[in-house]
Amino acid sequence: MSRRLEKLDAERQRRLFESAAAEFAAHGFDGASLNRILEKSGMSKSSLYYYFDDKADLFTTLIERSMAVLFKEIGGFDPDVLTTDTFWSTFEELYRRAIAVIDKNGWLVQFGGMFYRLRGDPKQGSATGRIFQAARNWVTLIVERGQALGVVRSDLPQSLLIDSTMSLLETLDRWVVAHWGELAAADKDAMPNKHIALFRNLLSADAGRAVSDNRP
Amino acid sequence: MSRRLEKLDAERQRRLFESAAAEFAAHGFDGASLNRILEKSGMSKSSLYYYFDDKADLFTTLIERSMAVLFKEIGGFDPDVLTTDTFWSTFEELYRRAIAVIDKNGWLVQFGGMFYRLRGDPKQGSATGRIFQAARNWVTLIVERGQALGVVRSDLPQSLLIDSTMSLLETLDRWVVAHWGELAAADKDAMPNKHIALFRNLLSADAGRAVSDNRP
Amino acid sequence: MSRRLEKLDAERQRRLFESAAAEFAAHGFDGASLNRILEKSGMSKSSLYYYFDDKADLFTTLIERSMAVLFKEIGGFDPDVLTTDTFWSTFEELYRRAIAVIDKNGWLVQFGGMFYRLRGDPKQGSATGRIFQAARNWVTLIVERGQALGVVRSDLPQSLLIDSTMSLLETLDRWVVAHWGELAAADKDAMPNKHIALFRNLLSADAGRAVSDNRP
Amino acid sequence: MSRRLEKLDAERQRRLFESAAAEFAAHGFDGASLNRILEKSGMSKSSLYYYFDDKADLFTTLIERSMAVLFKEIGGFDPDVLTTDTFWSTFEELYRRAIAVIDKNGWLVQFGGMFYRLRGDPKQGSATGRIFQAARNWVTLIVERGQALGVVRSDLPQSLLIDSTMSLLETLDRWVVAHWGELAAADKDAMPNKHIALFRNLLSADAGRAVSDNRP
DNA sequence: GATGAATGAGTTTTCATTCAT
DNA sequence: CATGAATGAAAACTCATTCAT
Repeated sequence: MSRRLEKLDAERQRRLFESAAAEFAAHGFDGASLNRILEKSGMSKSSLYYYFDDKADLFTTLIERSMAVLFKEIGGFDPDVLTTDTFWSTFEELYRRAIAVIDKNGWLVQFGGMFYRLRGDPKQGSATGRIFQAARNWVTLIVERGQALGVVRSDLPQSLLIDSTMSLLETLDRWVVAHWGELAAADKDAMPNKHIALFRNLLSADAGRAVSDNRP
Repeated sequence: MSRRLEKLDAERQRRLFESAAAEFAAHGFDGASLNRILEKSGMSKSSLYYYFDDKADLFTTLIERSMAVLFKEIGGFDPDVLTTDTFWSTFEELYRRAIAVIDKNGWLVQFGGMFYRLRGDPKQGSATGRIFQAARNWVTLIVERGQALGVVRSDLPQSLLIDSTMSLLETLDRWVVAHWGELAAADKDAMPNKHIALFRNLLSADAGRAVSDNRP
Repeated sequence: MSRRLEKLDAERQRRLFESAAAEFAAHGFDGASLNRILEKSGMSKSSLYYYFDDKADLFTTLIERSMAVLFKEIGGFDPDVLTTDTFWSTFEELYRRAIAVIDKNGWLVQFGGMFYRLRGDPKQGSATGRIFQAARNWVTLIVERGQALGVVRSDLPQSLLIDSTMSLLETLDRWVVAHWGELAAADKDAMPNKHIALFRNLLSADAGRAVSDNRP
Repeated sequence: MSRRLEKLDAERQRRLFESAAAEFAAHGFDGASLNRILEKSGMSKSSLYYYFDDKADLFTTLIERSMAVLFKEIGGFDPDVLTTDTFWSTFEELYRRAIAVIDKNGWLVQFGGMFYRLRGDPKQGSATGRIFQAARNWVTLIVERGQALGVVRSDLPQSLLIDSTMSLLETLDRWVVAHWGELAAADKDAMPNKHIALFRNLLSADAGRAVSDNRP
């Protein structure tokens, strides 16, 4: 029943989402305390249950909202239009836009913190688990497209490639969030190229060949 | 005070550590329940508090024990003895030994699961946080040695290199644990070379140069 | 104030009463959840409080409506017109008609389920308690008339006779509801005679005498 | 884990069971509030959960204790030893003993109040449901024995006989509990004979014949 | 040395009811 | 007429920790 939410006063929505995002990012889904979220946001416990079905509903709504904002601002894209020439540069451009968005919408930085913790959710088929899976599927599509184009290596198990990709994604996200304040404008400009290059180091077909060449 | 612990019957120690490792790996430090650990291990709650200060003490002791076993079995090594020629091959050899150790000591598999969750611990200066920091410091030493030798790239912030390294470490660990059963003997043999190659793709000085060459 | 209720759209009334009857029958008065009732009926919470004072008001209105329907369909009767000859056969006929009514008005089946749970209500003078008392008073009138006519035994405390009667009433009601589907037409035809005979076994003056005869 | 319970101080046990029995008898299983029970008994919530698994465990333990006391004091009996001559008089004797027991152990009077509410439990296979079923099975055995001996009627569905029996059992129990204070010694003496006679009125083979004779 | 017993503060969720619009 | 929105109190249950013995 997240329809009700749309009628909630914008300011109170902001306060709630802010507290919730901070709490989820800090303690993960299971560890997060509704009480703490409510205390910070000033909302009453029963009001929260008026707008959300349960803890999981609050969390997934939060994630979905964040993703919706991200996608709208950055602009989604279709893996099928990627070509050998545009493959890496497309992601560089997306990265550039993502940075711009986060730079404006402060609270979105929490998104990563909330999101990546989902990996370990033991409850099969849980709402939180499904979100992570959806993102993983998306990365899978991209990796497969890259392999079809011959720009992504095929000499390693696909699951390993995908796990490594998501993991690097998380690392860079965390690193950027943690060091944002210390970065000069020039650093920020150079980041998309440098960071996408890391994915290329890891995933490109050349990387695979280089390795076997080095084999004694 | 872990002095008392040494007088605890070996079998009861094993039972306790086994349950605790499973619980911590499954639910993380905060999410783990002492009650469940005690139920599985058959130890009494007050005994636990006789041997350990609190939940955190149990956890850190567990981690330290695991690391001690790992180091003893694998054989620690001194970063300073690494040379340009031996740098990567040394880790390949260490990797090979680590696999052998884990293959024998089943419960050590849980180690990674417990360990990596510590990254996000918000409590500054907490016991659990310090453990992660210690491991991070160790990786730092290695990266710095690599840079001094010219085999590890210096074109990226050191903290980013280290975070990426630890992240890839975690990913590979998880992947191996998750897919261990499906792997043929030949796969396992090839793993050290292939996986260390991934670190090389990410970290080697060549990787840094290859990237800038590609710049338009 | 049930005045307002009369202006409520008939279809919405039906929907509300149906959900409410099911909920009360399933969980009793205390256990019933207004939220569930409203969810099923589609009515808004504040509308309910516009038409009813509170939970108890909804319940008692529901009971009274049901009783009104039952009485209108079955035809009330005056205990004073009963004679020695017509006493038992009158109830047999009423029973027959009651079955016919319930056979048509499906939801009335819930009536018993709601009603009998009231016995145990601890709150003295509560609205729900008064309903049960009213029904009890009615049974009292009948038993007293039977005793005046000499067809109902007088060798036991009146309260015991009445409690037993109401209890048998409930048991038969529940049994019929539970086994209705399995009964052949012939079974249903024979039921009024057989079931009223059970009351006769319990209450008739002969029963009282038979017992004392058996006394050693 | 009701073993721990045995080591609980007798006085605290008594206080707990007394509050719990009163609460369950007054509000039924679902309606009963652990908080109220704890408040009355002075026990802490966590202590209760130290001695019992959950609410249901407390309840079933309470029922089982009560039944154990009743059976020990009254003396169980084997339906198979009943004969045509001893059938009814046996129950008269049991009834007499039951009254004596309850007369001494005040709190046992709550037993019926707790027990009979179980009938309506909708949760199939629940702990509380199973208790009621067990008692019902016991009554079934007795009815079947009576039918085999020819002293219990066979002209009605067995389920109806059993339901009526249990219902009459409940009614008498409640009546006795409610009126105990008002009864003279002579009344109490006469009760077993009179009350068992009611079962006889309802269940005896003669009752069945008398009815069909009366058919017009 | 070792433990059984006790607890306060915490968890998520549901309740019937009210009030401003 | 009608309802969306808000709430305090209560529900069952679990937590890590302590203390007397």
